[in-house]
Order: sequence, then C-alpha cells, then structure tokens
Amino acid sequence: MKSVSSFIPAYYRLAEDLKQKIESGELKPGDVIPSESQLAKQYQVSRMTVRQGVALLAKEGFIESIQGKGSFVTVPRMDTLVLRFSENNLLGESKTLQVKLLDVGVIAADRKISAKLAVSPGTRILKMKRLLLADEGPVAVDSRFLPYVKGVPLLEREMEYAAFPDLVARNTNLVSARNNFKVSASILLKEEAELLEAKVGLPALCVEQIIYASNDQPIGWSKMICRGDRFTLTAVSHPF
Amino acid sequence: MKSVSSFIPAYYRLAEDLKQKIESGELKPGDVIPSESQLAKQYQVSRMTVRQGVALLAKEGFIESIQGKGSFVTVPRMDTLVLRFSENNLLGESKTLQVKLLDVGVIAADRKISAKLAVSPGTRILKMKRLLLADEGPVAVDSRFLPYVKGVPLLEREMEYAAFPDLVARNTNLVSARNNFKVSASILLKEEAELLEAKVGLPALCVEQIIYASNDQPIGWSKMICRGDRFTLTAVSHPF
DNA sequence: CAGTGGTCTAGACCACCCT
DNA sequence: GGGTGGTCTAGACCACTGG
Repeated sequence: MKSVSSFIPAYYRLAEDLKQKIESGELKPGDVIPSESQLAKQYQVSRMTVRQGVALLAKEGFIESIQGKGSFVTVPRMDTLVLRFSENNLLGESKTLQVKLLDVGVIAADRKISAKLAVSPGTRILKMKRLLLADEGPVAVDSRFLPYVKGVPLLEREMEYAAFPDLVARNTNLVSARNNFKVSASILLKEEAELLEAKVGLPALCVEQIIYASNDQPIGWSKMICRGDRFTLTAVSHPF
Repeated sequence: MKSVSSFIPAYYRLAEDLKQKIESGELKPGDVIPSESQLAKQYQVSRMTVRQGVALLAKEGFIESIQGKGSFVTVPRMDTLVLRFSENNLLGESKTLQVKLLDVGVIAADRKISAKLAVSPGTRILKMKRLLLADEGPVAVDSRFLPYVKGVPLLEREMEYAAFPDLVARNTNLVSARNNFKVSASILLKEEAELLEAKVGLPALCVEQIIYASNDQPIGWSKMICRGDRFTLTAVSHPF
C-alpha cells in the first residue's frame, strides 16, 4: 500500500493522525489508542508499519506502550527540559564571542581539586583560566581543571575556544560519557569583579561542570562565573 | 535465529556490541559502522532486526544514519543537557517539602503581565503566591499567573502542590505544548528576604517559566525566587 | 483463554549518494 | 551502476496481561 500518491511515508501519516487526535483532545491522557492490529486494518498497512508510527510517537513522548495491555496517551512531561549549554549561548544579542586566555599551567592538586577529580592530593593538574567577552564587555570567567596527561599537548587555540567537554576528550583520548552540570547563585567576589569589570556583589550565576569517563572517573572540572546582568540560562521542554 | 539460548533480543545484543566497540575506541567518532546488510550477515539476522538495533543506537545518540551513505559514529553531545525541574528537587537532603499558599486571587493584568501572557492589559488574571519550605526552612517564593478561565475552579490543594505545567493544563483544559524555562541570577529584595527568612542581598536563583499552548499562546507564567544557599539546579547529559 | 505489544523473517522496491 | 539507508509486506512466534 505504498502506491501512487502520498510522498509522505505511511507510518508518518499514521503518527501525525494520532498526534492530531491527541492535540485536539479527541484522545486524552490515559486513553488507550487502538491496538496495532486495528490500526493496521484501518490504515490498510502491515503491522510493522503501524509499529514504526507508534514507535515514533513514543519517542516523541506522546504515547507509552505497555506489553500485554496497549498503548496509552501520555502528557508530554513539561518538567523535563533540554538545556543547550555552549559558549555561544553566553552571547545575548551580540554576535561575537571573544575568549582571552588569562592563565594556563600545571599545578598540584589541592584538597578541593583532588576531591572534585577524585585524584590524590598533589597530582599534576592542568589548569587554565579564561575570560569570555561579548560585544558589551566581559561576560564570564572560567576555570578549568584536567588531570595532566603527558604526551598530549593542547594547543592554545583549543584551550581558548574548545567547549569544555571537547577539551576534556582531547586531553584524555577517552570518550567522555557524562557531564554533571550544576547551576548555583552567587555574587561577584573582588577578583571576579575586577576581571568582569563590574562591582563586587553583583549577582552572578555559577555554572559548574564535571565530566566523567565511562568508568565513572572524573576527568574534568570546570567552574564558570557569569555576570548575572549579561547572562541567563534558558531551556525548553521536549525539542521535537 | 531467535532460537534456543539468549533471553536478550538479537537487536539488543547487536546494539550493545556496537556500543561497546564505540566506547572502547575500536570505532571512533566519524567512522562508518558496517552496512546494514553486512551486519545482517555477520549476526545471522534479518535486515529489519539490524535496523532495530541501529535505530536504538541512533536514539541513544551513538550513531547517526545518513541515507545513501551509511551510519556514522557520533560523539554524544555533552553540551545538550537534561534538566528535571520539579518542586521535589528543590529539596536538598531534606525529605519533606511543605507548601504554604500565601495569596490567591483574580487581578487585572498590568503591563508586565499582559506582555508576558500576550493578553490585553486589564484582562482578568488568576494570581497565586506560594512559599516553599524544606526541613531547614524556606527555600523559595513562587508567583504564578494564569489567564482567568471562568467555570474552571481550582482547588486549594491543586494550587498549593500541583507542578506549574500541570496547574496550567488543569486551568485551561488545553494540552500545553511547550515550557520556556529561564534561569537568572538575582539577590533577595526586602519582601522576598522577609518571606524566606534571610538577609536582603542574599544570592538567589530566579526561575521563570512560561507555558505555551500548541497555538503558541502563552497560558501561564511563573516566577520563582530561590535562596541560593539552599538550592542549586542540576542537569546531566543524555539520560539513557 | 483471547488480546495486546515485542521480536523476527525473507523477501521487495524506493530514494539517495558516489563514482 | 552499485551500494547505502528508508519504507513496507504478510506472515510467524513469543511474553505479558487480563478476565
């Protein structure tokens, strides 16, 4: 039944049909949708094709299939949000992001760093500090800490511009597996205020990232202090 | 080939095999994985079964399929984070979240509200203000604004405890479609400080949510001020 | 037990990409 | 043209749920 007209796939039509029934309220959250064999008859397609459409809706969060029972309409969860955090979205209106490498070097892990990166105190740690500037001026200062890996030189440009997860991956030759991301409220301390050309005490967002390898070993820690008047974080529920 | 042993599905085994090859570095980002027909031969399964496995890996972000070219290993994007925001994760260690309804009523939309909710100034708006308390004490104050819908009474308990998106859905009889979520840095003003039993000027997180219906009409606005010393937001990259 | 979704087959034709 | 992934079929058996 792929015949003649309709350039759009059958499974897609079916999915859109059901989606429309859900959005219009004809099918309400908790309702069962027709069984796969019923849909196959209705739409004159094979069951595997129905399954493809149903799987699409499930992936998009509109329905949930339960073996032996049926497929049920769900409310897309609006408390599950997707947050894209790249340095580019530190920019507000401004189009250009500049990065200034303030400091880079190898240090010995102090107590705090050794805790964060789960290494012994004294371990050699690659540290770098950067200043991020938009058109309006400084937006954030960022400190990054990676266990020092010998024989893996990082280029200055990488240190300046690479996104933190990418930098970590480059440094360790490992596929990083997880990014633990934390946002907290803070105010500018003296040193930060000077770098960010703002007053001490200005509200600030503190964004902390810890990258883990697949073996759950932390392989990178980053802490970014952002001027609250020049930066907000945004997220949106399901990005279909 | 579903025979005898192996309680785990063939497509799942195949997916795990490939995943392991990716995580071990045998397959690196950018590499092509074997074609579907090759995999079908290798694993002695039908091509549809291979496709199911490949689709699973694609859904999980490990590979990307491109028609006419092949399927390629991708780096799971670590700058795409999933943030679960329910009032329960306002709790730190504490187990009990209490909510106190401070104020509720119908008001006329002022300039700010009419802008946020895209309604004419003066439109009747249901407003409520709540205080959220954990074991340690107050954590956040939350103001919620919904266009007033007559004939849809909300119970006090709903107003107290319903998550904001759910509350909006209940109020409008609409399936809400999108949640625009914004986090910014702030400090406690006098009124907030009093309610939160903290000093004026304490760092705070401001969480703003605007819920949209499927027709892109805003149908709810919420603004929550959280004590920075008692609340942080966390997110994590792909939640498989 | 009947009905549901989950897995699987062995084919087929298509759209697309590259050479 | 030859290879790739995308769509689709018409069956089959399985695992699970419920009455």
